Amino acid sequence: MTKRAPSPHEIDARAREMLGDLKRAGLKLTAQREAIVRHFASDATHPTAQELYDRLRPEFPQMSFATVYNTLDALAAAGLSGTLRVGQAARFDPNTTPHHHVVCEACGAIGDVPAPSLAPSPAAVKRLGRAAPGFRVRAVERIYRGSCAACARAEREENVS
Amino acid sequence: MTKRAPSPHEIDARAREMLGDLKRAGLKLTAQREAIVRHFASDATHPTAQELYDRLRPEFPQMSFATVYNTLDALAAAGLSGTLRVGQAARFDPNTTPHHHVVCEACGAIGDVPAPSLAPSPAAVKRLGRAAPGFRVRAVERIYRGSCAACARAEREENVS
DNA sequence: TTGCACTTTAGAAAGTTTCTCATTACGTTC
DNA sequence: GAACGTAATGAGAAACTTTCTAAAGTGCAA
Repeated sequence: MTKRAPSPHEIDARAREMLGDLKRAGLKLTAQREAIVRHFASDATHPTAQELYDRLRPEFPQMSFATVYNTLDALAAAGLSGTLRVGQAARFDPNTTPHHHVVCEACGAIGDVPAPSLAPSPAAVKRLGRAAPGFRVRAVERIYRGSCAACARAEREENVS
Repeated sequence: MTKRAPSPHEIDARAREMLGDLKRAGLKLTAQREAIVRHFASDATHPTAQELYDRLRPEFPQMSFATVYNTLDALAAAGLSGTLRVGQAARFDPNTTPHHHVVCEACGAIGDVPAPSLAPSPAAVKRLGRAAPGFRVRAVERIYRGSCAACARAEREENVS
């Protein structure tokens, strides 16, 4: 949830890893892709395509919107990026470790919640067996909805007055 | 998951309930709202606004798209409808009992999975305390991703050949 | 029955995502 | 190191989803 700015070294490490994986997947390394990955790789804010595009504009004023989508699609196809839908626009997530999300319904902030695994629990499998017979579960995605620390504090103060 | 057609009696019962609640919430009963509720109240397919609009067109050829959104917003404000985001378009859900969803990643079908409660488990609260300190959880939403019975069968047969 | 406030309609507009196609350029091959 | 084939980019159009506006219509309380 906290938007701690990763050190340049961290950015480079994850970005380099992603670029290597992209190349290994048979994709070409272009300047645009490198820039997108550099901005996206360690971004924990779950940016939209628009937000990434805006951030890249100063560096690549002539870049097309389609290139942002193309690259994010390529990253997703290579398993290097996930998609999160909690509003009109899709949000992209470079975190490929198992995790869930917290969503603040007041300010819209999104955070990661590490999880040991996305596999369904035995209890969930049992319920699924009844509710959707024959369904084969691959992963369970959880969204914790509520109020982030700052908004929860604001709500408490509002209730006091 | 199965799209069992509810009997006319079931449709009327839930629709009547919804319309009564709408009126109780201080909203006016119009012919359009009645038609939308009649089509939506017992629909377990999680339709998009477009799908509802298409279904209503034969009956109300002059109805506006905005009316569908207005009515669904009104239902949501009255707590009679929920929203589900698993693709570009929002999907609407008349089921107001605690439940999660299964989503078939092959065909896109969506189903309900009844749950005793949407409150977070103690284990989840503990993890959240570490990952997002101060976050106040209101509800946990789960999406079970995988393959529905029909698509899972098709995948098995494909693997055999 | 009247009148007010809420609804509806039609279309424009805003926002998101995909597509087309001509041009560019990565990366392999020679 | 040059040439080539293929993949990627750019620009804009287009498709799709959702919201907004203004004028006309209508439910319902008084």
